[in-house]
Amino acid sequence: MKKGDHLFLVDGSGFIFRAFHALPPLTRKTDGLPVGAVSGFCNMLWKLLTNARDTNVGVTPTHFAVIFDYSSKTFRKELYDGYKANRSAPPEELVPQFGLIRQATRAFNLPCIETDGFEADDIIATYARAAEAIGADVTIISSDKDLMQLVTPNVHMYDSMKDKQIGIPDVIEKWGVPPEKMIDLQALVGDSVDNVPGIPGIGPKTAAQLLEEFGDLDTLLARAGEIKQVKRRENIIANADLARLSRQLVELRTDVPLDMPLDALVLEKQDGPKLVAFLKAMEFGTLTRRVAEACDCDASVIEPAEVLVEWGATAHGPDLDPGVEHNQDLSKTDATAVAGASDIAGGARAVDVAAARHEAFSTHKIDHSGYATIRDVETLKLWIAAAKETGLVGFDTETTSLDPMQAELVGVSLAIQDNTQSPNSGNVRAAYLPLAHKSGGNEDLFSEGPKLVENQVPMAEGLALLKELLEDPSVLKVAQNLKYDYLVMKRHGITMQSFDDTMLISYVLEAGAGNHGMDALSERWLGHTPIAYKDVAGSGKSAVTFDRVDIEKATAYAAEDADVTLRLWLVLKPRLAAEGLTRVYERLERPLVPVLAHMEERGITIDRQILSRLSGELAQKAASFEDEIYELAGEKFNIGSPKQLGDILFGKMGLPGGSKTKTGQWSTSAQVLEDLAAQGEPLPRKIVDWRQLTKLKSTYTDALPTYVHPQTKRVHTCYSLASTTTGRLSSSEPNLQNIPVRNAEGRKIRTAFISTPGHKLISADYSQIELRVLAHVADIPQLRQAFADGIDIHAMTASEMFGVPVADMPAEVRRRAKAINFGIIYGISAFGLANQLSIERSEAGDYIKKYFERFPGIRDYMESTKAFAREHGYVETIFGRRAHYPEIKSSNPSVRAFNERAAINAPIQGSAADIIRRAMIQVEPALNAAGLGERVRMLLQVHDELIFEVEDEAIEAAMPLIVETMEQASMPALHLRVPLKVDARAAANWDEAH
DNA sequence: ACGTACACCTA
DNA sequence: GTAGGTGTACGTC
Repeated sequence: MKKGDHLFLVDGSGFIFRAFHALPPLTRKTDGLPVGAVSGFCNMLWKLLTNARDTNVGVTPTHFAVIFDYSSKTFRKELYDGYKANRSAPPEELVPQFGLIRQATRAFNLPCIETDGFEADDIIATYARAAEAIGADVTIISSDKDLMQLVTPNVHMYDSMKDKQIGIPDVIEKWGVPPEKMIDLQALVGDSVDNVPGIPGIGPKTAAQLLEEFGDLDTLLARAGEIKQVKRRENIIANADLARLSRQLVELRTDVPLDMPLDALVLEKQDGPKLVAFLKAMEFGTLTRRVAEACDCDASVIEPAEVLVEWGATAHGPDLDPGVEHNQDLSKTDATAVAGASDIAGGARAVDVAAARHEAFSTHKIDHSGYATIRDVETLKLWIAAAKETGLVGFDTETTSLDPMQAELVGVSLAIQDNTQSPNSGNVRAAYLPLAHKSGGNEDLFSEGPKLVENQVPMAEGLALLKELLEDPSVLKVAQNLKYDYLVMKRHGITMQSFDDTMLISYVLEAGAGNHGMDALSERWLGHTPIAYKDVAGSGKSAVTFDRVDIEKATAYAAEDADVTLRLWLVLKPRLAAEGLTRVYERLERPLVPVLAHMEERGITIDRQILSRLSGELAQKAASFEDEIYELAGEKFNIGSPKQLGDILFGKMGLPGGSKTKTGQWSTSAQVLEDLAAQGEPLPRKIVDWRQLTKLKSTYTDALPTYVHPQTKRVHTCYSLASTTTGRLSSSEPNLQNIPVRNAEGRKIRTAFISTPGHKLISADYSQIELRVLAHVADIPQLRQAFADGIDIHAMTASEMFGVPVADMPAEVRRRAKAINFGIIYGISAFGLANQLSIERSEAGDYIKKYFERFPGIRDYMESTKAFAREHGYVETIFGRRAHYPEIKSSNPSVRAFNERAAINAPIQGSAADIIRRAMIQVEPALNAAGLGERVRMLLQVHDELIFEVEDEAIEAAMPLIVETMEQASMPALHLRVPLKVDARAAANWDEAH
């Protein structure tokens, strides 16, 4: 070896452990032999040998060696008995790979070096210093901090996983001290993994600060009395010996007797056939091909090498585990299941699996230090191949926004179950693929702005590879709140196929019993608290978007999300079958994800001019009310403050008839104000009117335009599938399910919801769907008959109760009957009905009594529903969806009564929700079948109403098809005892269409 | 900056 | 009496 030569030293043992975590689990196809680390090792060697110049190493090696640990009985063990005592046995899949990697090294024609009594690090140190002394350069292929003490201007390290060279500045950046002080730093800090004691309570930051101040460890220990902080001073003085011992442990020896002199490490020519034979034996298809091509030999005529596999003393093949087979069957069924597949297993077995999974996963500790960062295309391909092999992958996206219509993709994470062990072992491997992390750049006029961080897979290439995975119907993608990721990926050109959503699974299992966010599910089922988003991206003023998060931090957070999601799936999915809820999930939940995603993506046009004109009008009217109100009150005050208003009305003005809210404040509700107005008081009426105007202005005319998307110019609401107890959807940002309709002033807002030119809006709504459901479930003859005959249902009720003929029903009588009908659906109480109708509670009680006499089936239904809820803790819709009421047995009578009313309402409201869900799922295929798919677009859902945007020429064909689909939506699953009726209308805006 | 109470919009 | 979401005020940190 001479000056100018370049020696590469690979830390073989370190690589094995690192690769094990950083790379996806990989097994040899023919026998399930775990070979993930071997594969990573071979790929890395091949890259360094053929193409080092194009990596961040930047030079070509002249000398090369791979160094291994020989045994654990090193001089350090003699020095300190506890050394590495914390090390547990290596994972089972790793055991055979130690031998294989040594064989791989020989196949690459590289020296394989190990010396009894010394660790790989000491051998590396000895070679590095020897080579440096001659004037050669050295690159140590490792990212282990224990080796950082060796870094000099001539000795670099190289992290092959991150393709990152580590030099003096990198060490300083990471640890706060230059390489030559690393020994002292480690001596102070210690190492829990190797059981190097260090000084307790001293971490890297403190150690760096102390070394900065005192120069080195000896000076520090000698002058420890000068340390200002009392605790720290005493601590260091008391533990000075521990620090000295630690230094001996961490300082690498550079005097190891070398079996092979430096010159023997000269890089030899590759033996093509020998290497190909080994790679073939490992069944590394891609690398075999690549090597064969480079060495110009024909792989097909080369026999696979004889490879020695040492499983270790207690190891056995994965197929010996009796639990494996049927559980793998289970996930395989799911993995290959396309939408609509049947139950995964029969009751008893699913129950057992569910219990076993929960047991395993709630005790399995999640360790996020082992997550990988995918830095290059090759590694990404390995992960994708592993996902395809397993057929199951946890998936999560990281983006710049919570709004999926605005979000830009920053990275994705993948989690793969380790199928080399039992599926119930709780073993999952996860990685984060950063795609668009940025650094630097205050985005002002003068700086260049943010730059893409280096060592990321280019976005286009990453998306192309992910597309293969996400659109592959044979790989089940598991996400939490899938609709979000589905939309983000769709906006990046990928339409996901084959998926499950852990949030929806949880919702089907436990609607009403806790929320279904990932953090809550993780706590509940895995006993694990995931990293909080705000700990990664900050919060409030100091919050940054995810693309500005440091990639290492991002990896821990993002990979954990995919990991937790996959674990949750493994725990929750079998519970669906165990509880008999698979059909609810597969028919009513999962298929709605793409339907809603498409609706959100389409959005709806609003006419900003109309809203701004309305806003101006409202502002003027409100202002004139304000003048009058101040006049009447005799002073200016904040009309919007119920507290101030209450003081004015009931304090200053001393008006009678005030009531208090539950917090003891004066109530200023519309009801109270109306009562005061009825007594001839002029002020309350004006308050009510003012409130109406300002409500319309602030909530609608002012707020809606702020939701117009900058690119699409439309408003994209977000539907939540899992936030109600009953199965209804909810809408937010903006909520388009509460746009005013009940009075003329408010209805004007609906005129601002318009169709695009050449199109109309069709509004199709179910008529009386909840009463029809009630007639079906409670099987009430009069109700069924009335619906069958198309009779006015409230008039019929009034007629039955009050003996008035339907023909000339007085409006007031019908109004009362209508209120009773609604009351029934809401789990009627005399108190509530009395409030609604402004009558005495006793009178309301009489009505209810009368109603039950006329419709005894309703009372029976209510009683049996309550009994069912008390017994099971939940109630069911006609399609088997469950709504849970854990407090139904509360000893607090009002809590109990509330839960009873909710439990009575839930099957009715929930069944109606199920029906419209079915309609939404069926309508797109129906339109497609009629050739209308491109011309009709479903935009909104408002509980019993669907809004479509339709080409003018398609309206005639589309309208009856939509009506038919909605009216038949329960079929063929369920034949209702009453017909469903849908009214539909087309117009240029929502007000006229409704 | 964040959480709660109140009031009010929808089905 | 059921099921939701949002804006304002006002409290806490």
